[in-house]
Amino acid sequence: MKPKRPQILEEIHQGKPLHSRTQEAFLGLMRTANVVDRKFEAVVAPAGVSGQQYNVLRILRGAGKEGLPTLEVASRLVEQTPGITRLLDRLEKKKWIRRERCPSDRRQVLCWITPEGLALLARLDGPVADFDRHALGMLTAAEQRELVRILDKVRREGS
Amino acid sequence: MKPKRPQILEEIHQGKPLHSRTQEAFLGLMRTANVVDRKFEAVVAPAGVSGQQYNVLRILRGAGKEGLPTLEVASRLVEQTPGITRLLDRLEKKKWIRRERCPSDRRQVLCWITPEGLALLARLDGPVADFDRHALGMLTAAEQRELVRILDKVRREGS
DNA sequence: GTTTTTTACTTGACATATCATGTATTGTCC
DNA sequence: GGACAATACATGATATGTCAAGTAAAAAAC
Repeated sequence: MKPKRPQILEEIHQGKPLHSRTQEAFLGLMRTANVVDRKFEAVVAPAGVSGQQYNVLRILRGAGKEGLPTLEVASRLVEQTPGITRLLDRLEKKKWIRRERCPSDRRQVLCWITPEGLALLARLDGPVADFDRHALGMLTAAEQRELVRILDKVRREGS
Repeated sequence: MKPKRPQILEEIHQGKPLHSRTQEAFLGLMRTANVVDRKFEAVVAPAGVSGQQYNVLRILRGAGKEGLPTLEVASRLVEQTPGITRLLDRLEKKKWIRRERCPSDRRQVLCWITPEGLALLARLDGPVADFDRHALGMLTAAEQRELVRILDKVRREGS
């Protein structure tokens, strides 16, 4: 059986062979995440939000009436960002969230989603659910489990 | 056997269960790529380049004396970017690449890596090779193959 | 052979990300 | 309880990314 030429090489128009399977996996991981992320952005963009902004709104919807302090929002984001303050600034300017200094600990700033923010999320719930089903829906249940397991291992044992 | 609480939920401090395994896979993919990418950036940052810039230089080193037209460089990048022109502008300003209008097709602009660019890459070859070995080195050979296969399938059959 | 289309970028305007540093508040240790 | 460290952000400077138009050259159509 002859060794198969890696698919990723076709995609990045490269002739030279890869150095190793770990490199192939690394490139595949980056490219796949990039491709899938762009699709997600395309789903939420019509509503006028970026993927990050959408995620923040989801987090605040999940938090409910209690709200969440700024850095707690940041820590719940899938993609970590040091620019959380300005991300929230922009969401506040668009009236999708509101903020208030916490009375019990005046260092903190609590954030809540507004009714306008909730309405925006509601409009996107359908499309996002569709995206969830389709983005990785071509994988069998076993493949999905295996992918999750391997990715977990990468993050858990990452040196 | 009781169902295991997904690792990703711990990582993003979330109490609520996920809607589906596809969503878990989606979140895991995004987060893993983000984590691994940050590590890679940390490896090349000491040399004064971003991950994208490093990749462009690698591509041009691979191209050799012939050089490559701008959009061909863009198409070989793992993460696609519309901002290729300015990315190259910055590399040119730092003398790591040089550019010249193609005589046979004056629409194109050919790019080459400079000796300074090659020297920079040479300094990073060791650290990057180490990174390649360690970033996904915790996976067994079988897991690496399986990961590559599944990721390929996601990109290939992405609706 | 001239109009039309396509290709290969380039440019300007703007959004977003990143880093270092600054400030207010709280917690901790004698 | 007063100095000092740690926490929770905010801000300015700068780099980078993204989108919409624009331009010039080549290719295709007529």
